[in-house]
Amino acid sequence: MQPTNIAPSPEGTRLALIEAGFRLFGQHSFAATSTRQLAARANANIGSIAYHFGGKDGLRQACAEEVARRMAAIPAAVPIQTMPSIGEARLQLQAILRSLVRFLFVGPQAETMLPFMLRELSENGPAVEVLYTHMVGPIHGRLCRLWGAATGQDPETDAVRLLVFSLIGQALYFRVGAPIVTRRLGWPNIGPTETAQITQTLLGTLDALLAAAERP
Amino acid sequence: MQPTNIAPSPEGTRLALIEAGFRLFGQHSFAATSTRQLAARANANIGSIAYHFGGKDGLRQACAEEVARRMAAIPAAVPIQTMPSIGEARLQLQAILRSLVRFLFVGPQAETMLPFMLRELSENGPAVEVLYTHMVGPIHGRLCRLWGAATGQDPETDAVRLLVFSLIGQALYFRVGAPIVTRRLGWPNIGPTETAQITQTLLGTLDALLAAAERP
DNA sequence: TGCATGCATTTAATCAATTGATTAAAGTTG
DNA sequence: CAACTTTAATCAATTGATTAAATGCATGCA
Repeated sequence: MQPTNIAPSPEGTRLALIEAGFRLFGQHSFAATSTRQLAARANANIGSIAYHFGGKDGLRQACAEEVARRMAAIPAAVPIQTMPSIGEARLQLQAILRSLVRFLFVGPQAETMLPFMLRELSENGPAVEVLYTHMVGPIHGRLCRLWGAATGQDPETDAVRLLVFSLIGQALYFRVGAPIVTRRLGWPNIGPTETAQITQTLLGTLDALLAAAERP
Repeated sequence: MQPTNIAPSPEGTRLALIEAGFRLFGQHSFAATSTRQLAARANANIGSIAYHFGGKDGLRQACAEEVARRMAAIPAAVPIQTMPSIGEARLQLQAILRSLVRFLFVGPQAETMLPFMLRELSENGPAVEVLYTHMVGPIHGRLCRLWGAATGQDPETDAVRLLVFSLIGQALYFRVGAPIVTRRLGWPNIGPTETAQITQTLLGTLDALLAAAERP
């Protein structure tokens, strides 16, 4: 699936409605959000939703497409190297893990877009397709190749793919299970300090797994 | 919080409605489920919901309490040992991880109760409290103590707690992200074979982390 | 046993409120 | 003027809740 045709970034009422969708769909759920709530938060009229998107479902779809648009603009902060050495591969694995945590916990998109995507995931909504092709797929594939380069294992193995998933999964869990984790650790919220601790934990696991892969 | 007073296990219409709540609240969402859908699936009348639970919110609450009831009946399949040796601690860590995966992917409760709980988690619903006090809290605490016994580290450390969370998180991720994982690996679904593979991956990570903790 | 009593539960009908969608008119901009 | 956009009013449909009546069912008494 291509990054869809190059649609212009939305403006004005259209954009405001999409951002209202991010927040409200993510915070509550698609079904629990009324068109009136959406219009109110976007300072728009109820009819605008039908005019711009054809209806509530259309707005949801537009939100998904906007996610794709913005994710395409993050072309993996880490530059791609075709034939990295073992050491370079390890460094890149670490760098990607760092940027994943950053994406999950820092910045404005983490505030609205991410809850929206997670909600879509749990409802098997139309954004799942986008999430997979633009984010999970590429990142996972690249991590598998890097893992192969760092350990000499075949990247196309179920074992490697599962291992990489469990690596990503740890990071995602801290995001999804944030209310539980913060409570257990007595954290007030997940700020820079806490993010750093999470990053350290994940990098530690990566190191341990790499060490274990070295001496079988 | 105590396991609430010893309420009798629900029967008949009451039980049918609760099970309809598990399935429908979990599959769609609380807001997206109508009382008529609930009554239909339970082969009951709409009014029964108000009669037994006072309303839709009451049914949700009753579902949460039923989760607590059933989880209390699973008093950690693994027997508690007060002073396990290093080797015993490792074995118990493995055993608990296994039983966690089993709980997540096998059995009837995994089919209905678990989606309900995950949904409640993402909506910060009333079942989160139950989920924490009866499941996450005890399991996490025990894993931390076992980790301490197996490695000599202080179980009350943020580092250990985060590490244990990342261990649990891997397992939970495979459950939450199942639609994505199965797609990437070309799995038709998550059956016994796939569950075994997931278990192996998690146990491998545990071994690697334990090995890393041994030689700092 | 036969029957009446009393309580618990279920049923069908109705309620006001809210939902998403539609429409024609008014506004805005180039 | 002509297009694009926004507005306010109205629509039928669905929502959760409520009500009074009907049903089931065990118990007590003759």
